[in-house]
Amino acid sequence: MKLTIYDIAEKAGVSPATVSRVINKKGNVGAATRKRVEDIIAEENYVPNATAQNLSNGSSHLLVFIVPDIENPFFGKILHGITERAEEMGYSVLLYGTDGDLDKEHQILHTLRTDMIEGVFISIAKDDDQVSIRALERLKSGGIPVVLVDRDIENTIFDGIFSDDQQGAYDAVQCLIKEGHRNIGIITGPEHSLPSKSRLTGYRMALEDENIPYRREYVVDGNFRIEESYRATEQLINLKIPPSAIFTCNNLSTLGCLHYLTSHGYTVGKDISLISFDEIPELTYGGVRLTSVDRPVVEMGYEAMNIMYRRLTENQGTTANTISWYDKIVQRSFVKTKIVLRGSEKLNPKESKDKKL
Amino acid sequence: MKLTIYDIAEKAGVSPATVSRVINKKGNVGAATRKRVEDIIAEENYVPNATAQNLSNGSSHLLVFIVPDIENPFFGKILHGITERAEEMGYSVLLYGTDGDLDKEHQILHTLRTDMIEGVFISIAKDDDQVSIRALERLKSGGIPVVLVDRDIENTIFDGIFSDDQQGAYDAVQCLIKEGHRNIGIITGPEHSLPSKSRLTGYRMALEDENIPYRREYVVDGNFRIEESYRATEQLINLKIPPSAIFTCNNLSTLGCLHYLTSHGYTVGKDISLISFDEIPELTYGGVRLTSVDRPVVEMGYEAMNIMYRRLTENQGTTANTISWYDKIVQRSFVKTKIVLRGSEKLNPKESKDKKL
DNA sequence: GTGAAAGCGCTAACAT
DNA sequence: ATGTTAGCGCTTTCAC
Repeated sequence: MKLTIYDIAEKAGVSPATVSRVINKKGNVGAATRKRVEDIIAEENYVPNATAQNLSNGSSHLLVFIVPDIENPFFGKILHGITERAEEMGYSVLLYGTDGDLDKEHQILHTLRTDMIEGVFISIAKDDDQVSIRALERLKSGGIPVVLVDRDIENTIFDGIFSDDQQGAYDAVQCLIKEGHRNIGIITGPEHSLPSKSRLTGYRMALEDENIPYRREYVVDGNFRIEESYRATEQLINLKIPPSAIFTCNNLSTLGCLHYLTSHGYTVGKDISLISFDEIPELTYGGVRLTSVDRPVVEMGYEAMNIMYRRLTENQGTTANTISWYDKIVQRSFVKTKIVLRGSEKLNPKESKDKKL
Repeated sequence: MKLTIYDIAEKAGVSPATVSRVINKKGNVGAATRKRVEDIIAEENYVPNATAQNLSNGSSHLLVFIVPDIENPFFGKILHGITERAEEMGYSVLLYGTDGDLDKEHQILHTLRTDMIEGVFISIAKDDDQVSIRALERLKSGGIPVVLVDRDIENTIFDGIFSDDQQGAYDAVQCLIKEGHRNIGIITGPEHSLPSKSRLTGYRMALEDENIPYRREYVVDGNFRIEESYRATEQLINLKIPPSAIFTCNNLSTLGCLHYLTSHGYTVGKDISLISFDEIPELTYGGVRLTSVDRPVVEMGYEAMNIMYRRLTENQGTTANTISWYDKIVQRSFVKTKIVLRGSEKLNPKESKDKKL
């Protein structure tokens, strides 16, 4: 049923070796022979068996992306970037979701079919989980490039693509301060997430630079989740002196926060100010104008694949057990953030009475 | 460097076959031997080469999902459902994005490494594209199960998971009629998308059942895209007699429509009514309360994988060239839709003056 | 320019 | 219970 290289060879009256040569455009084949073989391949609709090719030349062009939250549009964009570029370069990407669950992450990392996989992208669940880190190090030293996506690991030298979280947060909070806010709340992400930590640092720096005291009660954990950020907001609002502005550390925190605010009669940009880290385009389309820290997310995906590709190809000339790239300089890229003003950083602007929206 | 089954066999003083037996827990192995081999495997940290396994037993446990719009949260949810269930069943899924581009779809379908792939999920770009359909038929008759996801093909018998689009649309439009609307606009999806067609049919049926004339000018194409739906809305609003209510056929149409409305001073549920096919949770969190046709999207992903799994396993006992399941009954599942009322189906409700939101 | 044959790492008859 | 061996489909020296 399934055609093999032998069938083609027979029909073309040549040896399998020759067929292989024309398929891979390697080695010398007479023009006439080549044509004949190509014709047969075309008319028989023959496609070489990739598994056999992989086994024979030890490469699969398979990559994997381990992602904590498949449904989060942020990762949808990253994924878009990675797969698009990967397809261009002849690679395919396998997707695994951990749902942010460490056990699941360990499980996936452990059962990874490392022999048929050439590289790993990962947005780790926890920035200091030794089991996962150890697993990644094992991959890396086994010659499988690892590219961290968005979520960095402290004191490590893995390649990766990140964004300038601290600066983004700094800009956002500074913007709020410029608007006259002194009591600024922040809804943070998981304690063990480097992006979350950096954003908190940005918040502190901005306060510090303006000589505004850092107040512990204005910092609440939303764990990068909607439900918990709803609670966090509730907590902030119920303080003796509630903040007049809130900075939310990711898109889901923003939604949770907004949910609390709108369902309790607060109008953002009027009764309370809000700046979101990461854009939520749906809100903008829906007329909810939120000032946000924007970053080129799809491009982060592209860059992740670029880094991966360099790693994958820089080995070329070396012998199998000389892991040349391992010692080379680490490839870590950072994208810049940019604040997009839409009015939610203000408080009770006069326009809110006059204009229809 | 890389260990093989021979290395393990040697260290354990047995034959490779025995090692293979303990790895696969097949055949008889003495308890003592088994233990010895297992220990060696553990201490050497040996992992069998999956490619070689695949080549040898002709199975890879690799599935692929071909999706038109990776960034659309709808597909994010489907993907979540598929991968989660797939992981449970020991399968991995490769993701390919077509961006709705037919050429890209053909390309992907053509270069699919069918020998290392066991099944294909696809949300086709166009419901009557012969090239793609032919390719899918070839896969199916080649023994590779094909499961259509959300987007059906007319006059075909591919397996698939869909939703009750017509009924969902019918309910939505009926709801608008109940609210007193007579002039109802609809923003449709691509002409060659079965879900889009069915939703349009639902719209027509609802009008018909209430003896409201179908008026061509109230039907505009938004192509399931934001920008085009923005234009479509503009077109509706600029009619001599603009509709008092709009039904949008998917999440992106809704966003485009909403964008036009909010940026032109219309308040939904007050100045104009709107019902959306598919939920947009972000809006709800943001206080934009939109009545929508809801459906269990993640569950559609689960069900897609369930169907796939049945196909994959029902072959078990048959010989290679007896494609038994090909003739078996087709597996097509439909999920029910449910309308969620939030007020946007109304017009100028008195509450809009009194309540803060 | 082309063919023969030895692997790639594993599995599964078939022997013993 | 365990070993021998012939593939799985392709690539690639090494001859001719």
